[in-house]
Amino acid sequence: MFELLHQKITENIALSEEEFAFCKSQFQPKKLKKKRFLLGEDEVCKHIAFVEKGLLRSYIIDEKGSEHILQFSLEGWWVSDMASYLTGEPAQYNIEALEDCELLLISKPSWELLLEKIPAFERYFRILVENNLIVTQRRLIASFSDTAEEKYQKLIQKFPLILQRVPLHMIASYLGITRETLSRVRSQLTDKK
Amino acid sequence: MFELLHQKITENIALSEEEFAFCKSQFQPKKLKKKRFLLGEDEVCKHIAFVEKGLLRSYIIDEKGSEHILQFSLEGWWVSDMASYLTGEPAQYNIEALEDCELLLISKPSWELLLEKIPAFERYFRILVENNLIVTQRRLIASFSDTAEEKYQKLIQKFPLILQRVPLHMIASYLGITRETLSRVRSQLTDKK
DNA sequence: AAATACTATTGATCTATGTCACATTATTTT
DNA sequence: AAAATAATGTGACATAGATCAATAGTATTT
Repeated sequence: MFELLHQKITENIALSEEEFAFCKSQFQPKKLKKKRFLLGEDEVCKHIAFVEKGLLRSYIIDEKGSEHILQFSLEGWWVSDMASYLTGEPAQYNIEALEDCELLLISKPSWELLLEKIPAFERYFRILVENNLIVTQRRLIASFSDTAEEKYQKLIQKFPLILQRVPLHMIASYLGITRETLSRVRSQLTDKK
Repeated sequence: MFELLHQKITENIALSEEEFAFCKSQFQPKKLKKKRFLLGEDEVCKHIAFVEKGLLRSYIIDEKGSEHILQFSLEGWWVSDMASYLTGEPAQYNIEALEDCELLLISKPSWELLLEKIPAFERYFRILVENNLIVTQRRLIASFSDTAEEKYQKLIQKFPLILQRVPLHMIASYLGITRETLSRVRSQLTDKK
């Protein structure tokens, strides 16, 4: 059950067998049913989770009461509220399973231990965060310069499968547009063909 | 001339005197005149820069030809095109001095050496990137849910000094609105008072 | 000192997207 | 299987902010 984790880690850093064995020992598996929450806002985020199976969304509810999806997390990705995890402050994000999930959780103490014993993990996480930063910066620019249609087209080009797994109104929320606008964009696109 | 660098690093990680001496030896000072570029798009980003003095902007020109400012970098901040620096691909960002700047550059080989000799730098950079990620995520959410006025108000609340140092049309670009809209927002605000 | 290039404001108009309301169809839950 | 709930689509209308255009003040450069 740790194959995917192993694969993802060794894409970025080299690990001996013993090291990975130790690494494994620091994680606790957790199943999370659809619609259940890994984290609710105002809780403190105590774990980072690796997604073995399933799909989750991280979202925020703004002052006006609207929901904004920050991220979908698929198999092989990590999910947590970094800010809360690091600072110990209450989380800003809600993290909800959109499908039945199998996760591997690592607590903060385990994480610290892991970093101490296998310093290469520092590097691995730096790379993860860097990649996330680059993606988020691109989304920010896109939010300024792309039309609703462009945002949608780019998304389905990159993650065509997401359409089969996530309801449209959540895709709209992820793109920063309303579900009505997305619905119109989609019907225009099918007309064009 | 390395006081600010020392201060910023030791806010996050502990360094012995020898370690910092080594660290210093890996940086090369560079002065950059106003309006000169630290990096032009399509160049490969060969250095990370620490801003000792001055102010720079990182911006992108999108397919439609409009400019979007991703970041202002002030004294005590780091600036580079991470994606290009890490992958060796051509940069997406232009980085331009908005004031005469004094920078400390570190090349990739020096950087690798530094990480190797002082592993705590791995941690330091992870923290920097994490903070940047958190800020960028907040801006993304704000771009979805804040009005032009709210975006402006939040900015001047956080960085009141920026108004004295950056022309308004660049602030507009940073906020993802047009200069005309910013101008109207500002005149409404002064009317209110 | 004149010329050129930035910078900011303000008005008129346009448009993409949001909002509200209702209808329809899937999907869960009991 | 029925009832309840969630998801999607579509029309009518409203609006924040963009675009276009003109003006004027301020710095730089020559």
